[in-house]
Amino acid sequence: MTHRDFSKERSRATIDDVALKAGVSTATVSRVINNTGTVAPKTRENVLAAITELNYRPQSAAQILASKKTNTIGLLFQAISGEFFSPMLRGIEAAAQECGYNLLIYSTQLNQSDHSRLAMPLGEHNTDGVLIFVDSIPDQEIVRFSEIGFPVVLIHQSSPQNLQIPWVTVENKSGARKMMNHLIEGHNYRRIAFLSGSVGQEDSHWRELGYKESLAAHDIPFDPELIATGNFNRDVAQAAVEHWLQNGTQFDAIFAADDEMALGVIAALENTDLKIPDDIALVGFDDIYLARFLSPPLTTVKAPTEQVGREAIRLLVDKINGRPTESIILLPTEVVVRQSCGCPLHSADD
Amino acid sequence: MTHRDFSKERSRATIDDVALKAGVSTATVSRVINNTGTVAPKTRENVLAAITELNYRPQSAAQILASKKTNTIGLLFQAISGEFFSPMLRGIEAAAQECGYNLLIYSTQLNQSDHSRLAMPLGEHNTDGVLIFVDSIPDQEIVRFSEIGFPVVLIHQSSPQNLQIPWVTVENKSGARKMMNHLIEGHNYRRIAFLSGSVGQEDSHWRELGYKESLAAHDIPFDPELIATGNFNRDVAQAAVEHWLQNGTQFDAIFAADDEMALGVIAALENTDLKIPDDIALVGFDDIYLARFLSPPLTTVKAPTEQVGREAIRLLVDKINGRPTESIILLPTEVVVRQSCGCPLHSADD
DNA sequence: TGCTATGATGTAAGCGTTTACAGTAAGCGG
DNA sequence: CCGCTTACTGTAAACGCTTACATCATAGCA
Repeated sequence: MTHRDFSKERSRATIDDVALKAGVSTATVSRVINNTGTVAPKTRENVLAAITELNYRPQSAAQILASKKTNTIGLLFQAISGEFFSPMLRGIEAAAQECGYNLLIYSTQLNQSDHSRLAMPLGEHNTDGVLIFVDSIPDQEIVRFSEIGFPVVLIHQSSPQNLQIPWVTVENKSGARKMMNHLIEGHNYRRIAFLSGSVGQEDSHWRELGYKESLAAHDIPFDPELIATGNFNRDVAQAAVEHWLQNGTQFDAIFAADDEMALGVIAALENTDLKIPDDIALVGFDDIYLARFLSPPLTTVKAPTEQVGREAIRLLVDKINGRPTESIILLPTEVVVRQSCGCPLHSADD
Repeated sequence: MTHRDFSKERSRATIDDVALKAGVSTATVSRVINNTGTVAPKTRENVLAAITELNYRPQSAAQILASKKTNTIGLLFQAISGEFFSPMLRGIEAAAQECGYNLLIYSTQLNQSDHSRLAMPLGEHNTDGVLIFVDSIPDQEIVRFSEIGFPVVLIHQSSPQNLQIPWVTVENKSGARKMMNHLIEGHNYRRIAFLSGSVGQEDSHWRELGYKESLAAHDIPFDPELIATGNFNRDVAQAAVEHWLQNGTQFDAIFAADDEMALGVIAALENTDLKIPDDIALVGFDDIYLARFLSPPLTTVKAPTEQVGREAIRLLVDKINGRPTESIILLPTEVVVRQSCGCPLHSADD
């Protein structure tokens, strides 16, 4: 309500002001700022004093324009899907910072419409490289990045068109298989339903494959009735389970391809007399933060989500600096046994 | 492993290339890019064609340097604390995007050491304004921003030194009081323990005040024994509750000043015979995502966290554009009754 | 017909850095 | 004392845009 004055004051100090005050040339000021070249201790001191006194801070845009390095990494993702995204972002942010990069983030969910070239929010024009989370932009854009030799690392998604773009993800298949082994060998469940993620999604694909492989390894025939698509979505998963229940489909356990869907399973079962794990066992994938707080606590496959973020940054920074990089990083997953699978509270079983 | 070629290829197309190819001047190209000035339809078409053909994209740094607008908003925070931060960031990101701004994020947690001027990662040198989440940078830096007239909006924190910096938070006191009213009037609890957040933290302060006010309004004497500091931290809260239990402190209910601490309470009680809510009622504050999934589902004060983010951006954008802004925005909170307070499953009680 | 708005476009001066290159003084071996 | 290296510093040309200003038709109008 008060009247404000946004008159931008006297424009801010520039490198020239500092040079003038310190009695040196701008080149020297630049040298002390960037620790490049050589500058006499006494001179450096003067420059530093001038900088402090003028409260000078180099203008990023000018630095970028002159040096051709943005020192910024972009992160493209579809949406901040609460539970899964947090640890990932934490890893990315921390690693980027450690490597001396700024982090520009952009969600592609809202802005589907504008596919014009000029609209691409993150790219070679404002970053040194980008991290692309699965399904956030059309393959065509990824291809373009690749064509112009712009550093890119994919997360939870492989390179389209065999483009040699490095990517990082987790051991989906073996994780799923280990979980199935636990269910089958540890609990002797035979009819295990599988709630898959999105069709065409790689994580989903490999997890499903792990499910099937374990089935085969234990001579349990695969029953198509026992698999449904939950779209990595709680509500869809809930509906799928309710559908099974209506149909009278029988099963001992449900393996949700991610924890979010496990939540949907819980919701579906809440309206019935079926108890977890006594009537139906339930397991998930990811080990999101809330998994341990569910009741019963959710047995799930732990994915090192934060680590995925860190590794992705590491790869990207290597690429930016022209170093050779691994073409793929597969982070290990492990089964975290809690009680929703039917294990007793203090079981050390695995 | 393969040998890569990072030879940056031919440097990317510039506005001059586009101008040349379209047979116009760079000024005209700039006009069509920015939709400024007037340009004949036919000319625009040619320019657009040239842009597409050359796969041209304006270089942000050059635009910023020339126009003196970064079109970027900075977000400073201490840490990505899983549960609370997600919805907030979602609101901020979405609103920033809607307003046409990029979002640069920076966590101050890691980088405590370097307080030199040049180190400040986000500021007038690379953004048009910043959002500062509570406790992320020293007051002195906030003061500096204010002194140079740089647009800032504070989140969950009021302006230091009465600096007239706009801020946005939620109705902490009335939320806490409403919750207390529910506990006292709805359940007739009299001995209600309070787990406060960090000392000196404003949210914590107001919530505690709401607690006390409600006590007073109901003629219940305030018992210092019934208040402990949980530091907005799960483990600290757990320890505090365990301490109470050891001491033989008696209470009907525990009001945790945030849901995270409520988790600690649950953990502390898990090792005892005390059941929630039969032996001890439990309520929290924030309504984080997992609150409803706890067992029993957590009764809590819902804070419109995502909305806080949106409003903060709105304010900041207004400031950036020199418009007058509210000096404070207090978003309403409401009690979400679930079962941890002792209410039956389908109670419509409030 | 001559004058003046008006629309369309071009010219060129910045914007604030970095950095290749040049220059200077001091130190040192012969 | 000479020439050569070394340490330090300055000069000035980019970097790729935006934009104030100038220019030039063209059309409307009296």
